[in-house]
Amino acid sequence: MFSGNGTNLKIKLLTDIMDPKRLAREFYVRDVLVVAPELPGKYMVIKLPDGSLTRFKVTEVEAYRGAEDQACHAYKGRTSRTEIMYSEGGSLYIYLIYGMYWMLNIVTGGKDNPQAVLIRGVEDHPGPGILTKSLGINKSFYGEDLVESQRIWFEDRGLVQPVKNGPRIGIDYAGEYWKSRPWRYFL
DNA sequence: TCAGTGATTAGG
DNA sequence: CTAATCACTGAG
Repeated sequence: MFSGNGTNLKIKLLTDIMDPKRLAREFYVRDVLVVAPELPGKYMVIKLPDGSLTRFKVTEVEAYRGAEDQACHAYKGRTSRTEIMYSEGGSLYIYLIYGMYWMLNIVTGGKDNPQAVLIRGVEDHPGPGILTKSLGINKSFYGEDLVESQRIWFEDRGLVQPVKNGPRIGIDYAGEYWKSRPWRYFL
C-alpha cells in the first residue's frame, strides 16, 4: 500500500526540520553530469581538527563517469579501493595519490553505477591536495555518508553563481576522447 | 621542467 | 615477493 520505509521517512522529515540546508540523498543519486555542475556554489561543512565547524564554498569540481570513462578509476574494474563508488550516491570516495595527497570525491548515481565528483577546490583552498591537507581530510573519511555524518556534509545556502566548464586535469593516460570531455566545472 | 612519496594493483 | 602506476604540488 505505502512505498518506502516508515522509519527512514520519519528520520528524513526530522533531519529536514533540524537541518533544512543539508543536501539530501536525492541530490546525489543522479547522474554525475547532473550533480557535478550543481556543486560549485554549494558549501562544504566540516568539523576541523580543532573541533570547529566551518563552511567553505565549493569552487571547482570534476566528474568521473562509470566503467567506460577511461579517466575514471572504475575503468580498470572493481577493486577494494574503488568499492565505495559502486554504492548508492551520497558517500565519500577517498584515495591517496603520489604517496602524499588525499583526494576528496563524492559518490553519485545509483547502486552499481560507479561515478564520483572530485572536489578540486573550495574557497581559500585551491587544489585537491591542498584542501585535504589543510582541512585534515584523510582515509578515515572513506565511505563517510554525507546524509548522516556529523563531521562533513554539503549545504545549499541559496547562492547562485555562473558555472564555467572545461576539460579535466591530470588525465594524460586517458584517450583523446575522454581527455577532451568538458567535465571540469568551476566558478 | 621535475622529484618527492607510498598505497594500491596485477602478476609471478 | 616485485614493479608499475598515479584525478598533485612546490621548487627552480
